[in-house]
Amino acid sequence: MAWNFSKEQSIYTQIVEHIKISIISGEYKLGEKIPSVRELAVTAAVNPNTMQKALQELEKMNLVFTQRTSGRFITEDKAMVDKLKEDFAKKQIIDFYKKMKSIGLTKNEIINFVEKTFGEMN
Amino acid sequence: MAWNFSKEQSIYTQIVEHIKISIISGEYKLGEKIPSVRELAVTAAVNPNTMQKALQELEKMNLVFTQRTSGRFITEDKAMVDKLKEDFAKKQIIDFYKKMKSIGLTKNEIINFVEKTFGEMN
DNA sequence: ACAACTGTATTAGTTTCATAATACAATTAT
DNA sequence: ATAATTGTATTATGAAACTAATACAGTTGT
Repeated sequence: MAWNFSKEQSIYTQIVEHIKISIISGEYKLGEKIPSVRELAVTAAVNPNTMQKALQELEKMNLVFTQRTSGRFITEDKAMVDKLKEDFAKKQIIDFYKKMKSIGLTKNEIINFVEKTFGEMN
Repeated sequence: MAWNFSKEQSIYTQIVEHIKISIISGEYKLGEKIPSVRELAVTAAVNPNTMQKALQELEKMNLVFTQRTSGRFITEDKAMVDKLKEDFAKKQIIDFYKKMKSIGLTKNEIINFVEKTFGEMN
């Protein structure tokens, strides 16, 4: 995986998003133990404190949980992850649609654009 | 127009985006004079310096130009704005597609999802 | 028992963003 | 002429994000 951070957003926010996607996509399995704060910090090439902040954020969302001195684990709540995936997908579509509308495109124009562009994709 | 800033990004970046969209959508017409820094700052409820920074950013992109003490104007280059619109739309589709793929959806799943969700939209 | 590894906490320094309060030069409006 | 309006520049202050360097308590592995 590539930890490519843009400067548009704070790094810890991008880390949260990155890990969230790893969970949704199934790259991280339910209940799986994730690497330690220090290890993840090295992988992502950020400060341990920054990684720590991201992980605590994910914890607030109940996407990961901690066993004090044994490590961190992905949630075991499958229904929750499924819902997260559904919500994520829906949000992407809605955001996409809104942005296309914001530059003055009609629904039909958007659909045409999508059909044309999707053809060239894998 | 609503200047709704999220805390996810820096304000001046969001202002740049906001005005850029206003240009692309035609809300701001080619060659049109835009309000002064101070005026825009009041409208957006930000500091004049922040607005200034955003406008200078737009100037670097050649989307607006300055006449020293007379004010700022939208570019008169129609081809450029047209291209900007095309690029913007394409970017939205590509970004959307990438994100949907990132959570493990196949092309067909994405298409189905789009068809289903687009039906409920205006 | 002891070394290595967990998450967590603390203190400090830097950078970026945003605000605030002015000031200046040049044009426009009256 | 002069008052108001342009963009621009400067200096200061505060908050947030990030990095850095440690330290500590508890568990796990040997």
